[in-house]
Amino acid sequence: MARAAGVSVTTVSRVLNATGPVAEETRGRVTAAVELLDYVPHGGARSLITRRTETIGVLLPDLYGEFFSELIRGMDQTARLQRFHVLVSSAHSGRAEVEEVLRALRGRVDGLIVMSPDVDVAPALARYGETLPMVLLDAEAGRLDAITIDNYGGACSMMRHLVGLGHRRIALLAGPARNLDARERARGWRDSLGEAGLPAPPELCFAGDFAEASGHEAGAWLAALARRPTAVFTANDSMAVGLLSALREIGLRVPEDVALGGFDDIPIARYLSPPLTTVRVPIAELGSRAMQRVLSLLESREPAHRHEVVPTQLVVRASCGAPAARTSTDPTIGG
Amino acid sequence: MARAAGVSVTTVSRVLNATGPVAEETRGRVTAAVELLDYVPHGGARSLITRRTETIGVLLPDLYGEFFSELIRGMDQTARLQRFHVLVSSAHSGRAEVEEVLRALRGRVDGLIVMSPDVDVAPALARYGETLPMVLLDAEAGRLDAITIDNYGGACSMMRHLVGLGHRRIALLAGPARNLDARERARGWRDSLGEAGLPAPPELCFAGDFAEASGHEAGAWLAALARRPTAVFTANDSMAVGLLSALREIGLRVPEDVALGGFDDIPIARYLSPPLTTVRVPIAELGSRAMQRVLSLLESREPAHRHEVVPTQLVVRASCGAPAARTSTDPTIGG
DNA sequence: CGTTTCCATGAAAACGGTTCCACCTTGGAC
DNA sequence: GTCCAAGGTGGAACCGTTTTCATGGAAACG
Repeated sequence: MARAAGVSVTTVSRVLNATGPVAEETRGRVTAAVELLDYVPHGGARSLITRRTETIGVLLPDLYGEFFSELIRGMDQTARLQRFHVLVSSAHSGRAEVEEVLRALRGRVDGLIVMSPDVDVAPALARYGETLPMVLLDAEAGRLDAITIDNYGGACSMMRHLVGLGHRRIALLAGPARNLDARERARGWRDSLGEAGLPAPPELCFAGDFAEASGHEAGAWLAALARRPTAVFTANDSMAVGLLSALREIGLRVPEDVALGGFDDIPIARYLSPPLTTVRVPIAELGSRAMQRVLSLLESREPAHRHEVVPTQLVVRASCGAPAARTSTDPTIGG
Repeated sequence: MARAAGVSVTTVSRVLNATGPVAEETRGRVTAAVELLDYVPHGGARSLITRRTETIGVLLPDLYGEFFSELIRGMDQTARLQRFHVLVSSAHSGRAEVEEVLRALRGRVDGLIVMSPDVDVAPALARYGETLPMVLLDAEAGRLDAITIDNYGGACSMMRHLVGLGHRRIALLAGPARNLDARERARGWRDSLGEAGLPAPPELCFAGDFAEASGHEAGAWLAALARRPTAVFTANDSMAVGLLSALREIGLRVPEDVALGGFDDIPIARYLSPPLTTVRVPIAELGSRAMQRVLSLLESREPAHRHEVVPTQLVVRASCGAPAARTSTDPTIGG
């Protein structure tokens, strides 16, 4: 740029990066020229020599709902603190597509956060982890670094809550079969029933897909059951929303006729009628931790392949008929 | 890389970019080497000479809710078709922060999409538009390119609907005062009342902030009004969710005691009880169009400073007491 | 006053691609 | 048998930074 600022490029670099000594007067001239010419250094040229792009790539499954906003927000916030940027890429159905995007991303990011709950994809990721710092989100990690929601634990605590309230026949509105989160939550349902000495027959399980519509469909299924369950554990809140609306149409009351427990604690959960008892997942924190993780991987190059589990928390509201909520907004969580 | 592939860098470049002629046999050798070495070209080096990063920066306000997932999804999808990447950056409260991020982004993106509904920020953007292709989203554009939701039109159609149903006293649950979307929707409310020969007194307007909680607060406000309105136009669906829950607690029925109209048509709107009459905003399309726009700006360098308006659509459900919905999922929209 | 140290600065190499240009080969036209 | 065109390939310049090394001058030290 401003070699027209009367100095060498070396000096400009020194001023801009605050490396090496520069005379006060020189610095003044440079910053003035920068301001005047509205100069911004060329990121590509810089990363060419530095071998860093200061960018983290984020691969997400088809993004919808409040979940991903939250997640990206958490990531972006912590990335920014270290002056890193976030390159997002979404909608990866199959393994082939994931690999394609991964290729395109390499060479322009310093690290990768990959969320790919589809159990088929996970194995394909292993080889990329060797060449590029990478953190998996909610995926079977193998030898890679990973951060996972405590799906199993959360499901168990919800089930304990339901069983504790006297429910003996608890249905599961499950998520996609190939989704790891869904599987773990289902496992929690099954194991908890077993522990309580209760059966977990397949006819008490409805295969949803995490979207509201499938929750709505589950309403008809529930109504048609020979022996109706007294409670339903819904593998995520979105489906609970759909189910709730279906139950109302059918004329079943919640929680009097059927108790309902969700998962995720999306913001609207507390505003449903009745307010939804659910399992809170600290989504933004999940994103933030993943980002921290990949950034620290960048520094240390330690291939720690550590699995971190983010805890969940049961949030009791009215939809299960537990001792009533004190306030409408949020009974159990103080802050 | 594979100068060890037995060819020159020139040839490798030609193979990878499909420029210039290459013998079939040579191409084979190169691709084999690429595969073997798992080679990916260095994006920085490429962009250094090409003057293109194949990346579009996206600046968003603090992101939460389903809206931004949808928006980013639309952007990412169309960007991918042209092999472009998306660099997101969120949470820009003030003008200073926006400028800071803008600086950091320049030099590493080919174009910019900026969503900044805060009316204070818009003027500061003008100077950046000259140096970098830029499209504004829901902002006062001045001489810049912009794509806007038809907030005013949507609000008017909702108001016409309410007036047509016989409502004469229609309150507004407004959004943030400095938010352009909120302003336009409020303007639609005011003008529509005027057209119908009805008053729009300030006491019929509650200042919310687009979040669920403020909708909930509005419930108490509504109940305390001396002469209660027969309908409420809520400036977005999230606040409608909060208000709906508050009304239920208070014991007011929707739509019998109060009719409710929202804005956005977020996915859960149809699953509320009653299903929410609202104004549909094609969010993903908004993102997609913005991306198309900035990409075409890249090609043509025509500073078209054109303002594009994305139309909205009234979706009639049960919350206003209009002639009943036929199905629970979506009465008026076919697809 | 000579020597050493340190500060301030610039010259030049390096980073890894793309692209212009030149070169060589081959096949067809005359 | 020449000449020319076109296909296939490599050499080298260039893009804009960072970084190492060298240099000149001033200050500190003996």
